[in-house]
Amino acid sequence: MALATKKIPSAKLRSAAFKRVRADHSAELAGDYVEMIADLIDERGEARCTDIAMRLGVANATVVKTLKRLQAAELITQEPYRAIFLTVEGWKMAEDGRRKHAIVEKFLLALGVSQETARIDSEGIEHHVSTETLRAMGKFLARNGS
Amino acid sequence: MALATKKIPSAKLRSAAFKRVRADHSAELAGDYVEMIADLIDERGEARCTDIAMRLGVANATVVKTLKRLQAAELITQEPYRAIFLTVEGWKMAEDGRRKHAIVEKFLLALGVSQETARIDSEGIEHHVSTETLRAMGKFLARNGS
DNA sequence: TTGAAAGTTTAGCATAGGCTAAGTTATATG
DNA sequence: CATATAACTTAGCCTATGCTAAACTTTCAA
Repeated sequence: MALATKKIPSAKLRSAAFKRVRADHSAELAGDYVEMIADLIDERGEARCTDIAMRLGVANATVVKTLKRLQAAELITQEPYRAIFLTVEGWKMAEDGRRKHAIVEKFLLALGVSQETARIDSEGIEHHVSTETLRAMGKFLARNGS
Repeated sequence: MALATKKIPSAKLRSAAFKRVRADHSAELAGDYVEMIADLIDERGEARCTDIAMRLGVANATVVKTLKRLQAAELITQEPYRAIFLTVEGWKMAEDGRRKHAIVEKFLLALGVSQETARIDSEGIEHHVSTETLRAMGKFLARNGS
């Protein structure tokens, strides 16, 4: 198997990217939830299950289940039949997400895509952008546009 | 409930973005697999289970299970203990993925990020980029850099 | 040609993230 | 203040994606 000799080292490098993508995905949902909870609290003083479900486009029961995980991860606090609150850690994550989101969305707009596309694509891209890329986007924004 | 009156229409718009992200995610794995199978076939004439597992950084059994789904989706063909092949549909998806991937990676490089970061981030971003954004990236590449 | 190594598959488990249906609690209003 | 409605929770189901361990094929070399 002559072919196999060079496949081990390059494969290790390659697999790192996919591992990062998988890790990003599991962090993604938590990020979306806390960001949305933060928005709801800012907009209307409290975050309720139903509002989250509506905005995410999922069933109520799905939200309940996910909130349990977020509570276990100490990102939110919650009492039965009451509104949802963010822990300090949760706020930190929400702020971080908002910052990233804003940069990516503005960047896409500066690149020339429509408002609607910027909004939709940034939602997906946000969680896969490294600090380095985010910084590069920031620099681009400083030069061009806002 | 004055607050609730304006939440339905805006929520519908918002939820569309998250629905797109969820849809992207379920298509993502299939895309990564067929792209990798295409690469392996080009590089060494055939795609084997083990090579895919190594490059993705997952266990062999995981690959086997996923390949079953890809076979059900008619993206690949496969006989027990033999190499894996792409269907016409599979090749189409692989080519499409490669094209997208190349543009996103080149774009990140042109934006000024390092080779390594471009490689890693493009892997995650690739699946969340709309046609419109891809075109904007292409235009940017035509102006600046390659 | 046979047996060990390499590769592939199966079985069985876990978690995440969806869903519907049915039950429980809060609240707003008649 | 009683009750209908809205909000929340629980139970139970499903699929996708990961894992390990064990069983089965292929292949290569002695």
